[in-house]
Amino acid sequence: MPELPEVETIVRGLQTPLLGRTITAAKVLWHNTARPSVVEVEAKLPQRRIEALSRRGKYLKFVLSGGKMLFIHLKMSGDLRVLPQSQAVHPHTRAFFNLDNGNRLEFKDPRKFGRIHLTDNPQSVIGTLGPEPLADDFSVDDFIALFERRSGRLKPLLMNQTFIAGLGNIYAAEACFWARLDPRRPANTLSAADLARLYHAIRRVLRHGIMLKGATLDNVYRGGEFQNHFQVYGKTGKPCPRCGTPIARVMLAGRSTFFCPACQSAASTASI
DNA sequence: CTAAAATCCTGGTGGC
DNA sequence: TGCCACCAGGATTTTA
Repeated sequence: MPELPEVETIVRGLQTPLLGRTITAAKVLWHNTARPSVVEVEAKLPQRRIEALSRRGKYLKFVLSGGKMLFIHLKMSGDLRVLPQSQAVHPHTRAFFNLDNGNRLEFKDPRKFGRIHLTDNPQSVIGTLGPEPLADDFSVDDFIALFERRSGRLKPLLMNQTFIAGLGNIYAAEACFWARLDPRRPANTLSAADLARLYHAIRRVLRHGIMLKGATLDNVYRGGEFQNHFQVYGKTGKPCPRCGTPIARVMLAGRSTFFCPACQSAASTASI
């Protein structure tokens, strides 16, 4: 469940230990973790220097010497840590890269959904992603324009990475709560005022998540403290923090969706 | 076009 | 206590 704030937190934490380091050896321990292939990654990574590290959507992006880029997607349960090479490799480690200072970058991923992509064409990995919701130049008008000629329900659309990048099940639900929007609403029924509220809610909840270094969940993902600030996610039956109505849970596009059936309704927002 | 289902996976949980 | 069926979760691919 690393979403944008969790990935951003990891990227920030890795800057100091990784920037300028050279990879001396690469090992992939699970066949499906590496793209285009285990052999390619193990052969082409060594001797490259990490020149830049950033985030795009939920991907980590490593710019390497020699014109290659490495993208890592943590999916459900992935995590990255820098440890001394003297430490034993953890059983859930799916890949690791030794560094020229005696440390090791370890990619742990119990559920094996995560992927690492080595490429010289970034567009092949991140070319279809929608806009960055926190970009300085991403305006409320840009956001409203995304909804032109889009159908489908609101929350699944927000989680569609080609629509907008970085939102997952948690932050999409929390943003709908703050914007007082029913996550089941057909996207083409939202007014400009609804969308403006949603734009600000998305940016606020993502920034809040980053400030708290993301969320920790289920022993599956090691994050910060944002899980203590959820308003609706995982709160089925608990009183809505705004109006006291029990929080409801429905399935939308196969995902648990939490919301307040009273104050996140078209009727309740008509008068805002 | 949209949308739902299948796929990839394992650790944790609930039922018995 | 142990066994097992079940499920969550993101993104892609397949099917309807």
